[in-house]
Amino acid sequence: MAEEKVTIYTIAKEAGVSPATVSRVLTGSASVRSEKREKIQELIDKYHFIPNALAKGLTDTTRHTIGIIAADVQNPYYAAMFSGCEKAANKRGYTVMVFDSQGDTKKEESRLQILCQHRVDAIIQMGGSVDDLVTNPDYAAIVSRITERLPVVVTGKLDGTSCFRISINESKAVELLMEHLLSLGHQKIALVGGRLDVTSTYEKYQRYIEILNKNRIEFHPEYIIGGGYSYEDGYKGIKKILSLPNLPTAVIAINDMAAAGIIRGTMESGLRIPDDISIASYDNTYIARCLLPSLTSIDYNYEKYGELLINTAIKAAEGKEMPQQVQKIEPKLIIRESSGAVSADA
Amino acid sequence: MAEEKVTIYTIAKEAGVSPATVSRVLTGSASVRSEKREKIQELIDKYHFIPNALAKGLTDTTRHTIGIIAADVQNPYYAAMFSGCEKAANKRGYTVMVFDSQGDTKKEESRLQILCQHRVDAIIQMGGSVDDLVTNPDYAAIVSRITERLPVVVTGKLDGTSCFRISINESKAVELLMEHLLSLGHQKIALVGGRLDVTSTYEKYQRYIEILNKNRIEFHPEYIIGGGYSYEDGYKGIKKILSLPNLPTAVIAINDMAAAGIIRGTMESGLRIPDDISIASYDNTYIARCLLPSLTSIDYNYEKYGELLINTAIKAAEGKEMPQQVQKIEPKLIIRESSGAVSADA
DNA sequence: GTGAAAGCGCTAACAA
DNA sequence: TTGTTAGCGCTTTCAC
Repeated sequence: MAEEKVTIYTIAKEAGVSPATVSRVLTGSASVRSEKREKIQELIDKYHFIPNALAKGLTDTTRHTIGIIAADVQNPYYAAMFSGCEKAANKRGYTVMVFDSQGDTKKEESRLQILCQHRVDAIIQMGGSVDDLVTNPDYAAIVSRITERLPVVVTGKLDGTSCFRISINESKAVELLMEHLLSLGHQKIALVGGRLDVTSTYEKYQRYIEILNKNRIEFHPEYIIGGGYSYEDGYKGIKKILSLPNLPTAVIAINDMAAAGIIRGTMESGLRIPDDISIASYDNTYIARCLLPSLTSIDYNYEKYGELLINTAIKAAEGKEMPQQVQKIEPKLIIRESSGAVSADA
Repeated sequence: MAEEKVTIYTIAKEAGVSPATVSRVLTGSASVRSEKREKIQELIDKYHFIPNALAKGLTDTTRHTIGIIAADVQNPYYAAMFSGCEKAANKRGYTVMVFDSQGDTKKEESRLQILCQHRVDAIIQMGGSVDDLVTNPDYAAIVSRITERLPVVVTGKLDGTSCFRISINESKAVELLMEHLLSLGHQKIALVGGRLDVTSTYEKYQRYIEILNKNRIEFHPEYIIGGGYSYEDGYKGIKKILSLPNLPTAVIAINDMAAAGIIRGTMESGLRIPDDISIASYDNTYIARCLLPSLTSIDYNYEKYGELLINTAIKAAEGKEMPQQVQKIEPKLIIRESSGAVSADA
């Protein structure tokens, strides 16, 4: 399994040059006489020499590595975001190191620690503690300490820290969905799923009420069913809705997964989508396309989102031009089958 | 942004001990008088000292890091597998480094290179070139060279290399699905999606034909519709099937995504599932649960799969006991709504 | 139990 | 263009 270790010294010796010269052809940092260069390259190939990134990172000031902490890689939302990050990073000659925190603050802390130990150039945190409406002060303190050394970019917020924040324009997302439904004649619009201690959900609820007010539409508190973000939460939520004496004509799900549960619950009750009731949701993960009826949903352009996260992290790390502290992703409405005009008899 | 760097020397000096002693409390490698230990710990906390993993990795023989190359992190199949790997690795005190190859062999090669540069203890490759029925000799050559230095574990195969192989017992998976459908009275069973140059798909086709033969059921070549692994592939495939004069009573999709497309195509034609036609698929990703009707599918226990991958990698890396070269994951049938007894008039 | 010193493999001045 | 020489920050013998 182990052939003797070959280092730049091995190569240097055999090529009759100094290790520095080998290093120079490796990094391309300075010009080397072509005969020597070729000779060295030849030996590198011969020995299948692979330079040690650790040793390199020890001397280099920059590792060209961005650390990422994702709340849940299995969630298509984060998976899409991460994918966008990786592509963008590679494009700029950076490598990403990802960790899954499973939405556990303790794990986030330990991942943060590991990333720092690895001396990444910047850290991006997608979801988890940064989603909290009320920032956990202990976590903020830990992150604050880190921001003294390297830039931290988050998808939510972390009050009291100097993180860079890139989040979705939630108000706009709600507007797009509400405008769409209102234009289809819906007035009785329910909200299913989500927790109020999550910033993005809180903002959605707020904006929903504002829009109702603006349009002089009566607010029915019973049309708001919280819960979580899963298929089951959607399913349970719609069951509650459907037991109401005065049914809404449209339902907005907190995400596509919940919408899937809502579709099932609706179908089970014999109602047709969108004829009897319209469904729409946020996130536009690929689930939205797969469902039957396919789902009207709000898209965020994950590719661009990832790119913005990475570019912000790199800019801040390289320190040439400081990126804006707060940036927003503009959502886009994708209309599919699940939403339609309110029926005459509704 | 930059406070002066604090290293073990900073700590050692202030504690009035040698750097070696600081290192000892850091690693717990040897005992240190408790007064000194406490004093050192105090300073570590005071300065928020974070040891440099690169420097550490330079001296240590083992980094306790496993590299992973995934063909597509956005695919719930790989996402679930990766998630299982990470959990298992953490449990054993290891860290994982993931890269997405986007199914591109060139990218796989470069990721392999990066992982080697980082001196990971082992590499796990999930999908991509290792899925090829006919191994790409160039890629095999590259991997062979790597296996001389560190263990490589793959989810498929790589002929001519000494990789550890952990794959799904595809024959068994086909058997489970076929037995299920046969027991429901189905004789006319179609296959939709997948490419024959992919080992797992090839094996599925083979076993399908064997089972038909064994049960003396006529083989209809027109019941096999290849293509790919996407929603669209499923949709197009079922359209072809439904244009046949003699319709099958059941369809097996190559995966859940394709099955989603199949469900749509079937519904569009006015056929009912499972009353008129049964649908089943492989992989049991969470899509299977979300669909309407929910999907009968083959599950692999991704948690265990990930664990086996990691444990094999670690065992091989630590070299204490060599793991088996080839290991299989046993599939399990999950029966849901999409499959039912063949109707009387079919 | 603890310190001195020698690396680990590479890069980056500084000379030449 | 090239070699020499210090490190980078940590671990690990080997003495004491």
